[in-house]
Amino acid sequence: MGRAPCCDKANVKRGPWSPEEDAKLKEFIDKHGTGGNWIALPQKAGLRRCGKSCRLRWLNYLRPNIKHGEFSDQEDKIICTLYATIGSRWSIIAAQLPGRTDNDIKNYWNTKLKKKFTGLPLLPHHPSHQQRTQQNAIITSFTSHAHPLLSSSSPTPPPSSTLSPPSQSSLSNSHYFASLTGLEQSVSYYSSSPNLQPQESFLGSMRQYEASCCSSSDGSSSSSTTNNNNNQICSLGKEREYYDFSLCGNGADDHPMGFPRSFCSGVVDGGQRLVLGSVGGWSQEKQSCDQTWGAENPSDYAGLEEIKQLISSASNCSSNNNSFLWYEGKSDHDGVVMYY
DNA sequence: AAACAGGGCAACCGCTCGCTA
DNA sequence: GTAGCGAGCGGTTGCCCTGTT
Repeated sequence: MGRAPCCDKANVKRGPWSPEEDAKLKEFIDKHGTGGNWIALPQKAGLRRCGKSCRLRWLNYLRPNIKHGEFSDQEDKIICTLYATIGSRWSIIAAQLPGRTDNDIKNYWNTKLKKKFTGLPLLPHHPSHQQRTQQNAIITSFTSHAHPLLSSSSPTPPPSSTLSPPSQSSLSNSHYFASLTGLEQSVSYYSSSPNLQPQESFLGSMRQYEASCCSSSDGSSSSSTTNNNNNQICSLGKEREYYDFSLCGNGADDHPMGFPRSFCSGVVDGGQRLVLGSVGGWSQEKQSCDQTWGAENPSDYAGLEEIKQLISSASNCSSNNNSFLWYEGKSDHDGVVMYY
């Protein structure tokens, strides 16, 4: 037996909203609010519309402070970063972009950004000095604001989640990391967490170019190696290895997209790794070799608040002159800057 | 000028989640 | 514990506009 419909579909109007309907809905909500009941609202407002339709119209179009039109570069970055990190969680992404709706962002991604990042030409084999300088500018700008979780004065502990984010105390052992690829390189980011789902639609073609590294679930140590294609493989891990960052190099195995700039940053501690990718575009690959997460709730997303904070720090970096936050070591190999 | 193709976007559909009785 | 309900979300559809042939 199916579920009862939320409204009488035969008696509700569908399709585009007329200015009169818009006015009615806006006027009603201005006067009475939504009343917490969208199903009943259209009747009260004198609209022959489904409650869900009213809700959508209000949220996506009539609500005050809705921003329409061009997305800024900053917004692009945030969208890309979050998409790479959490996937198509448009409502979460929208929450980081005041005035933008999830539907707007979803449409923008599907029509513009996805193409933008899948249609890039190959990039030069080696970055020039100037390009290297640009990379460093990117990494500095994106990370120049200390992650609040890492600050000893951080006033609020991370929220709980089913994925057991690190406790405040445990974060004292966290590592903040950031990696920037060479201009000729791309970043592949492998997630063993079901919460960070592979983006099937995004850059699916690049999978063949991804290095075949596999995180260990048993607490492998950090490492940095070079594979036989001279690609830099950066593997970061502690007790549980969730991500590897493989920097695909040049030559026959070059990734066709050749991201102009790729950057990732995040927090690593014993049980969690929160990752941000920036600007250039990413791919994600769910690993089949790690069973650790298999039994955990796939619908949960770990560390949303952390992501928000990361984004917040990234967005505010222009007004903050802090240098790159503390790090325990640094290496610079072949155009790769690795803080760990 | 007409036909066609493709892109952009608003709106719909169906599902999950969370609350409540 | 569970069934019913509404809210919210993400994927998809379909219409309209614009550019091309």
